[in-house]
Amino acid sequence: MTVPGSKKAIRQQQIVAELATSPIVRISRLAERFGVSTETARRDIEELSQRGIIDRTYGGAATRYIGFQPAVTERNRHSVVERSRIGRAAAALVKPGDVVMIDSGSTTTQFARALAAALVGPVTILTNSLSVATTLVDIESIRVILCPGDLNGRERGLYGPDAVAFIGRYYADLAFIGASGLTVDGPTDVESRACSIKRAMVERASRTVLLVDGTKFDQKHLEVVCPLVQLSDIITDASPKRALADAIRKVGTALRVAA
Amino acid sequence: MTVPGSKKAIRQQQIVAELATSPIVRISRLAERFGVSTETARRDIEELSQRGIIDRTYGGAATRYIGFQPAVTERNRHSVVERSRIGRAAAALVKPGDVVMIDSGSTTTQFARALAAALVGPVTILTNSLSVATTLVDIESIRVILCPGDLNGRERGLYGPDAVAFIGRYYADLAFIGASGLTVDGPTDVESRACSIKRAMVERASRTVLLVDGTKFDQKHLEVVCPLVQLSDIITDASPKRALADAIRKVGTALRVAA
DNA sequence: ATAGTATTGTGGCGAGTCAATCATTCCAGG
DNA sequence: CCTGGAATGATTGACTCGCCACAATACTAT
Repeated sequence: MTVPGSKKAIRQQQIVAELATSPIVRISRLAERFGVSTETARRDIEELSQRGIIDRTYGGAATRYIGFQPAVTERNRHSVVERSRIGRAAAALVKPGDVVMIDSGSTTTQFARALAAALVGPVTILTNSLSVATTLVDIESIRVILCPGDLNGRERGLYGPDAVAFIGRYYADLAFIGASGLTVDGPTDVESRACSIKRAMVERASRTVLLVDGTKFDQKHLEVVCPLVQLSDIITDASPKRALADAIRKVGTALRVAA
Repeated sequence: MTVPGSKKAIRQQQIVAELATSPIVRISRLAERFGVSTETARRDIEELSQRGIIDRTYGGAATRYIGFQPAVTERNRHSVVERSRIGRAAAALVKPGDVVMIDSGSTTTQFARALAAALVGPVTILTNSLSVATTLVDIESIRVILCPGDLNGRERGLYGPDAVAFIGRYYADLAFIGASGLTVDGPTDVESRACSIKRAMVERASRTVLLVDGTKFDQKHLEVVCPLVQLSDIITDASPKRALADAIRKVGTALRVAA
């Protein structure tokens, strides 16, 4: 076991501190600097990376990537292009002066990037997503308000009753939410706590826009977020199958397939 | 010269895109994926790094380092070592099971890094700092609760009445706060909204620890956060001058100079 | 003090990387 | 069609890294 204050612990903390200044460190240099064998330095690096504090590179380590990396599967990575199309189309809906709620998730983060690039003018963003917040915070004309709550590592999102209650105190022109699935019954999600947030946003926004890529169609998950009729718009990158398309049209939700 | 749209340009753009998803890439993998020789991949990497778009590593490249505080002056960078010492000393005060409040700022962010590396065991963190939150969120045993509020870009912190009220609903064993100055009257800060947060933390914690480096001694700023007597500990990297040291001793605050 | 565990060092081998050089291919302008 | 520069590939030798097994040392708890 690692004892706090041991030589090993101090070395590892120094490595972390080092990475606060320079983006990458090399095992060979560290070994020199600490006067230990490269093997020891390697073991330190290995351990820290295992604990998720730093990122391993060949021959060293790098500062942990800050942004969204919610289980970047091959499929996810592949659909980055599609997602950015969805994001651009969604950003076009935002007008100067709007108050906008944004859900957490990789699709909504892409939307935030598009929004940042779109320079829409003064808008207020209320979100439970750290990725969204950090993406937009540096834009001069955008005010970012963040929910309180428990921070979930994988999703980089804030959840829990505090977050829900907080959202309930606001009112928005637009809400942009994501989902893990979209069925004729409405958007679905695996995460119960995430559903509560989405529901709260839907409730407090006069217009709700669902952002989903085509791979989510007809995917049923644990919980239905809300009935289709509560969605004002659905922005996606592919045409859904007949049954789903019919259901969407029937409730009067606008379906937009981003080219 | 590189012609836009050439194979080379496309490859390089893909490398950049790749780095937007995963923190590091390896030359060997890139060569495989693009079906080019490792030499070509190396040349691409080399060129991009020369242009300052990515960071070179041994065997590949990493996402370019984005400093957590835009105004990284030379003096600031210089004192990273000192700050990491302060951070390490502060981390030693945290015991398993503690509820810990952490202020926003560069010194407290360093503290968070030290805490991440320290393996203290299960603790709950309540903070108004995005940097602190993202630093600690990936540590298994740490629960991170984030304040609500307005997000300030420069400081990466959450401020405003919502944040203050939120903190007021909690109770903590320890509060770690930073300051822009430390005088005989107490810690001072330039930012009024930041002061409110610090005050709220001091109020709700049974033990308050001030983290300041020696450059802050006797610096008077807009607002005094609280009287010295409300601080349980001060952790710093240099001995303060007589007058300040006397004042600290007189009110019974423990002064620790981190070696 | 002693046993037991954690930590670190050493040496070797296979594999990966780097830098430099030279040959080859691609492509636009004459 | 030809030509010259850019881009790419191939090869080579020196160097570096990763990984493994084992030995030596440091530390902890009884």
